[in-house]
Amino acid sequence: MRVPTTIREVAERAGVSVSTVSRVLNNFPYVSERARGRVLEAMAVLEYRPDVAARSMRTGTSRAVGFAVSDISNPLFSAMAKGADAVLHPYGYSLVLANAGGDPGREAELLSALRQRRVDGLIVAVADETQPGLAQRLGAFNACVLVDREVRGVPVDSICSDHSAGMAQALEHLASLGHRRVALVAGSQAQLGSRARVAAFRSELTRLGLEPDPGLVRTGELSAETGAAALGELLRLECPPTALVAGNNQLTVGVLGALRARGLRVPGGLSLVACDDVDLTRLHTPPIDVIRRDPVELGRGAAALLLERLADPAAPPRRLVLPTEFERRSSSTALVELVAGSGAGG
Amino acid sequence: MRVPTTIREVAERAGVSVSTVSRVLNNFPYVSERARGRVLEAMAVLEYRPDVAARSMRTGTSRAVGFAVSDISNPLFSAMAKGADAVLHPYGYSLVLANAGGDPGREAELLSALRQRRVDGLIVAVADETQPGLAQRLGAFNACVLVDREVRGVPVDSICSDHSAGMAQALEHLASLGHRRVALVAGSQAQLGSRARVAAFRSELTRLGLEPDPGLVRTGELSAETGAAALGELLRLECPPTALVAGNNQLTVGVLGALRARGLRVPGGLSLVACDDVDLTRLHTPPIDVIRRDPVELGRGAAALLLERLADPAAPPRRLVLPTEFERRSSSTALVELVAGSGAGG
DNA sequence: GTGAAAGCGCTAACAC
DNA sequence: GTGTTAGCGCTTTCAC
Repeated sequence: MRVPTTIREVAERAGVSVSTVSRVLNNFPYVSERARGRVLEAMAVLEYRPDVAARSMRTGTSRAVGFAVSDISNPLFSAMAKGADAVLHPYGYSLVLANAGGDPGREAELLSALRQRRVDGLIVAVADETQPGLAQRLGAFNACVLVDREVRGVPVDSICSDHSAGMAQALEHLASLGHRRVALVAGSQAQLGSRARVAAFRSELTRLGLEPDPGLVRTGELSAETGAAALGELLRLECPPTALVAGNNQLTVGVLGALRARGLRVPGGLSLVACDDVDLTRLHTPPIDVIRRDPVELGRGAAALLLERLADPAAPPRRLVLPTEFERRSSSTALVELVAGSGAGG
Repeated sequence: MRVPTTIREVAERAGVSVSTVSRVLNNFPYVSERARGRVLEAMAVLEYRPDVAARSMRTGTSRAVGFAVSDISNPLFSAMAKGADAVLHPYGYSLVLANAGGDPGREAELLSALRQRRVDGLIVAVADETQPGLAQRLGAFNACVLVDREVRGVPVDSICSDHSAGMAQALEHLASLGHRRVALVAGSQAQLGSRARVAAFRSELTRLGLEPDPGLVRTGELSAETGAAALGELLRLECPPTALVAGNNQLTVGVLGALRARGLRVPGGLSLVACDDVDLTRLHTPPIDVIRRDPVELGRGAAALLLERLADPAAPPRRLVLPTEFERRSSSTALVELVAGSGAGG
């Protein structure tokens, strides 16, 4: 039990050479049924499992895939990990976690460590797409899939969400309720996901004939603190927004906390749309309107791209785009007409 | 870049033998400062990183730790992963994910795969403590730490929460509000965590002089469905409970969903205490009373135990117990006196 | 203080 | 069809 069985022991027990065992192991043709039978039996009896390290050293392959994100406890990333694992495990691949904590320096170190482990591939949501040397660092992997990120100068596969579709639906909804001053809190502009949301927000407002006010778009780290701070700033504005789109689940947490701290409620004090659906948004009172996507599917797709890349290293880079959609619930409401008030003043 | 540097190349560049390089690499004494300097320089220039597979084959150690749970997307487990990784990474260990999906068969297979990978240790929350052969399977690892689980017949380290402390405070609170019929929904009794909550619930009720009604304790899979179903059954009881303790975050999700579906609210329709604090419980309207613990700390502790075990394989098994505490919020309320109502009937 | 050489478990030529 | 053998990159005796 303690001592793992080796291929040599299997060979001896089966009365064949190690190469024959290896051939059976790797499903090579040209092995007699008789030999194959004896080998399989010996493997079963000895509960033989080939040593991954030895195999890895010989073949240069490890059947391991790096999974590098800023925070595995973020429900988006943990759901992705689950999806990726579900796809990769049947092929014998294991996920090796790399939690960078949003620090590009630490991320670089983690990627280096993953390479040292000779992982066969990498699924990664880089912290900062503009880090110098990043393209080279990613290119050093046999296979690499970016999730909701974009890095120039390196031909890697990627998967992302069509943020514009859901954002368009959300803003149409808010506009139809009479909202003219809509704000957005989003994450770092060094990440495609956040950038796409900001871009979609701006272009869609324009399309709707609503002049986007630069002061109503706040960006920062993807954290509850950023969300809370942004809400505070927005409410202190001379002409505050009547609706807000929170561009990430952590930002939503911060916004909701800050609203509560001010005794404000949704949608009375402010109409709110969150990005990414979680238990919190679904079970909130009232339930919060969301721009949804399937995070598990994002992980599955990333894994699928990775498998294809491993199967055909020479294929041109692919980009998968998964849908987002707006789901109306009860956190946005028709704007109370203020015209009466201003009329009284005139 | 493509081709990883080998120890041989470093040796050649430094003008020494591979053994000297290896000695420098492993911080052996008896290396001249001159040689050490030349080696370190060569390593820096070549960006040398020792090959993990080769090292693993030679030493039998992989600097990898298996992390096996039923669902990495469960916030408890993902927070644990984060904590464990934070402790292990500085020591050069990587976490290898194993997502068993709550299926003992799949779990057994995953553990076998981890062993094949020669992971140095295992952090695991087994799905079913009563699985035959489990003790042997766990014992096959050099180091193994159980989290909120207990397996007889194998001397492994473990870390768990003191569920009784938080439960006692919660029930005292409910009793002080006048609740006499308190229910519990908990998870599988084949897991220490759930079992401890049930046991604490029963003994504490008894201590408070409240006869525990067996019909008010429901157990099942740790899922939202279980929570929802249990709530339905409890409300259909001839004499339904006035308060409920939900023994896990998924169960809480199910309970809240089912309450909403029935048009019931907390604490009006039912007083509620949740186990494990998440965004949902904190930001719910009203905020939900919880029995809290620090899930990141649970992961950190597990990792610390693992490191100690790796450092001293012969040490006696240790058991760490982390605190839980009740935090009162607004989801439980004084029981409306029904005496008046029954009096009217008399 | 340093080098030569064996070998960890496996795969892949290459011979038969 | 099957066996023999040479390493993959590293650590670790054992000489010197």
